[in-house]
Formats: sequence, structure tokens, C-alpha cells
Amino acid sequence: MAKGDGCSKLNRELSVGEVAERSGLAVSTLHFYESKGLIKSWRTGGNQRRYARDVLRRVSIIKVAQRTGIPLAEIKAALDTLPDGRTPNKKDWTRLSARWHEELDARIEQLTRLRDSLDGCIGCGCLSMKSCPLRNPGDRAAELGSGAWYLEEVRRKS
Amino acid sequence: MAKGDGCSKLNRELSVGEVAERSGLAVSTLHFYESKGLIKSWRTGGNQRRYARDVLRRVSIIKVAQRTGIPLAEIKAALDTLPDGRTPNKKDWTRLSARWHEELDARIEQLTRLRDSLDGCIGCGCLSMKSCPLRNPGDRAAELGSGAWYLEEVRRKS
DNA sequence: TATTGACCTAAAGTTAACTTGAGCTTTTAC
DNA sequence: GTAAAAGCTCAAGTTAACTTTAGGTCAATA
Repeated sequence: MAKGDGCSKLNRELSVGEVAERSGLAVSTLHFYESKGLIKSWRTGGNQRRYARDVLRRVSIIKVAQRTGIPLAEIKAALDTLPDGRTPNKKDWTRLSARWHEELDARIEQLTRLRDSLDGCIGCGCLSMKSCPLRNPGDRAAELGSGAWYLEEVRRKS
Repeated sequence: MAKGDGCSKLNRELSVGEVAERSGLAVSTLHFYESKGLIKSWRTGGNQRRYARDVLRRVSIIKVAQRTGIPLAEIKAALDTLPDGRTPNKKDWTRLSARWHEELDARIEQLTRLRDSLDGCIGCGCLSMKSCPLRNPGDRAAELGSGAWYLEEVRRKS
């Protein structure tokens, strides 16, 4: 075992295994996030990663943002707007979450429209006609948006 | 030009290019769908694909289902439940859309919950705490669902 | 001290849904 | 009849977000 077994002495730095356990992410995912610049660490003499405790908060934020369907590259971009690449504090969080709230609203509305069209079209057989709202999306809001379309993936725990 | 220029003589079979134009999909996508068993065609003497007109309806249905976030494999499975692999008629469509409506509802609800959590947590700084609803999803509905998690991708026209 | 478990790196593999490219054939328009 | 447009096949490339594998190091425990 590398560090911090059962009774962790003090709230000091965390090893990658500890972060993995506490965050629910795989060690490989943390490596991956680090390679993408989403999180940071320093190294011990033996070249092992060590993380500041706030990496947990940062990881939480990443996960929340991901659940909204925002791709990692955009999450990184958002986090990068913070001075010194610091982990969001209250104020930062307010700003970030407001932005993500909008994205969510847009997605929810889009899906709702789709659902309602589906309702309106059930059994009408209109799917083959030019005027069908399902065939002609009418997703104007989406098109007017950022122009960015998102991949959303939610996965079971591995 | 292969077939069906400006004034198409009669409503007969369609070439892949015609289907592409009318459906808005790329020819390569139609090839791809065919390779996946989502659509069918027969060949001319010169080995070119020909499609029955109802392939357009079928493609529309595929697109609608995709917009709900259902993966192609599941769409194919749904279409495969239809006898003779026929394109859905009114009744079939009612059944399929009802099922997809449920999926949509679930996804909408999930996103709505997430958005509301985001609201509730704005500025509270609780993200670092164990009790935060954002950190502890509570997406029970999702977990109770099919166990299937979906990729949703919407793309601009290429 | 020896062994095991935690780590490390770099590269390759995975999945979905397509797209691109290469090289060749068929149609069609002039 | 010939050239360009449309089609064909098959393989490989693309993107996101990871995971897996291989091969080697480090550290804590029996």
C-alpha cells in the first residue's frame, strides 16, 4: 500500500489511489484527466503523484459538468478561465453553474419539444409527409445556440 | 448522373443518391446503415442499390429515434421486432413511439433533476461535502431503468 | 529481506457512428 | 463514343472518453 491506509493521520496530500477511491473514478481516469490538463499533481521523490485535497472538489465539478453533457474539452476551457487554474470557489462556482444551467435548459427544452412532437404524431402516420414536425425538427433554438452539439454519455460504474 | 434528374418520371424506386438527397443523409451513411441492417435495398444489373420509397419513412424514424438518444443498435432491435422487417405502419409507429417517449421522459427528468440540483447548489459551496445532491446524484430512476445508458450526438450537417 | 500491492509510462485497444480514400465500374449527357 | 458524374467495395481514419496491456519501479509489511 502506498499511503493513507485505514486511519489517515492527517488531512494532507492524497495519492492517486486515494483520490480514485474517494472520487469513484478509476486511477487510469485520473491519469487521463491529468494528461488533458483537467487536474494537476506534483510528484514525490519516487515519482508518484500527489494531489492537493481540493482535487476532489475539482473532480466533482468535472463530473457534474459531464452529466450536463458538456465535453471535457469545454469543461477544461471553463476551468481554465479561473485565475491560476485554481479550483472554483463559491463565486467561481456560481458563474460556472449558471453557464451550465443554460446548457441544461436548452437540452431539456430540445428533448421536451421532441417528446411533444412524438406525442402529437403518435398514430397520425404523418411521418412520411413533409410537414411533420418530427421530420422537420424546428430545433431553431438549438441551431441558434453555440453551434456546439454535445455528446452525452452516462455510464454505469465499471 | 445516374438517375432521376429534375422531373422524376414516376414514383418508382430510388437510387442511393436520391435517398441521400431527400433524407439529408450522406450516401456513405446510407451504405453504413445498410451494412448495419437498418435499411435494405436490392441491386440493379449494374450492381447499384435501389430502394423502395418507404425507405424514406424508415430513415425518418431512425433519425427521430436517434434524436431521442437511442443508439442505432437499439433502433435496429426495435425495427427488427416488426414482422418481415417492414417499415412501421400506423400501429407499429404508435408502439415504437410510445417506447421512445418513455426513454425521453426519463432523460428529461434526469436532466431536470440535475438542473435543479445545480440551482439549489449555486453559491452554497457544498460541492465539497458528502451530502451535496450534485455529488451524490440520486439518479435512482436512471439506475432502475434499462441499465442502458445512451450516447447522444447531434451534429451539424456536414 | 522478500514479497506483494500501489504506482509509473507509453502505446494500443474500445465503442459508436460515421467519414475518407483508393481504385475500379456503371450511367448518362453531350 | 467519350468524359464526367454517380456508384461500388473494402479498409482505414476520426472523435470522445476512457480502459487495457506490457513492462518496469517503489514502498510497506511479514
